[in-house]
Amino acid sequence: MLRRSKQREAILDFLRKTSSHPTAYHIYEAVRKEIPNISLGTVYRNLRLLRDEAEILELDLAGSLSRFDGDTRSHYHFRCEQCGRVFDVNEPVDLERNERVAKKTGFRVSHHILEFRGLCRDCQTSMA
Amino acid sequence: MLRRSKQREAILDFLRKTSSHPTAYHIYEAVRKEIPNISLGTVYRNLRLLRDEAEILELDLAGSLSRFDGDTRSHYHFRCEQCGRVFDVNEPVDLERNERVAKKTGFRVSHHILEFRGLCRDCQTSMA
DNA sequence: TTAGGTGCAAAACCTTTGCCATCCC
DNA sequence: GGGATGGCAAAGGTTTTGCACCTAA
Repeated sequence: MLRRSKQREAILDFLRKTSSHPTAYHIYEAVRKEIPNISLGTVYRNLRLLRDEAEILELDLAGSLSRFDGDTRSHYHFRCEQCGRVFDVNEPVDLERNERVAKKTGFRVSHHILEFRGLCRDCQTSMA
Repeated sequence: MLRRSKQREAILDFLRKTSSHPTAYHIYEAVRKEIPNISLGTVYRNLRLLRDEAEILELDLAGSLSRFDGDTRSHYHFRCEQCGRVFDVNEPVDLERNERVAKKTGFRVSHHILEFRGLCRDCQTSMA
């Protein structure tokens, strides 16, 4: 049912060739050099398709909208992919990791964000 | 210069009392029970203020817009908070961690997302 | 032939902003 | 008084969608 289209192929090609983690708009601009009248809507549609087919990765898949927390201490989170709820996770925060990555990359690392994804208890039972 | 206002206090109160990691709109709905004519714009303004004062945490602060990656193998990222660029990080992916959290929480953990934040090399030098 | 894909434009969503009235200090 | 705030509504930026027209299988 998934047909080939030069638009989708151009998008996938570009993503496979670059390591720049582009936004949808970046991709649109790049692919437009090859297919000048491609539309941004098509880019979005195909990105979604490719992501669903696991051909590409969407970073920060996040519910996209921001969430806020009254607890400012550094801690990790779990996000249920079914219901979207966010829970705190009591894993120790590994600060050495920042050091290690800083040393390896030359970047200055101020902190890191760790989020677990999956199904919360409620959603596991309601799917059973 | 930061004055008190019942709107801001109601927002902070609510965030301190809940552990539900609400969205801006959730907060708006909750606070509206107390201050019926508060506006969504005010909620956003105060969330930003409180975040800047480090009174609350904004999760997934993310560049908000999605980024895509042609490499679907599990790997970690570094995001520069100055220029917004995203880089791959060659840290080993710790799969046992998913196990550990699953056991502890009862959630089904399919994967985790780890993102380092800070300044890339270019931005460090250009700020010096 | 025909389900899937495209372009275009409008809509939907979330967030920010301008303006003016109001409130604290 | 005067700067900080708030309410309202309009604007901004990103993503999705409806629709009529194509196109690959």
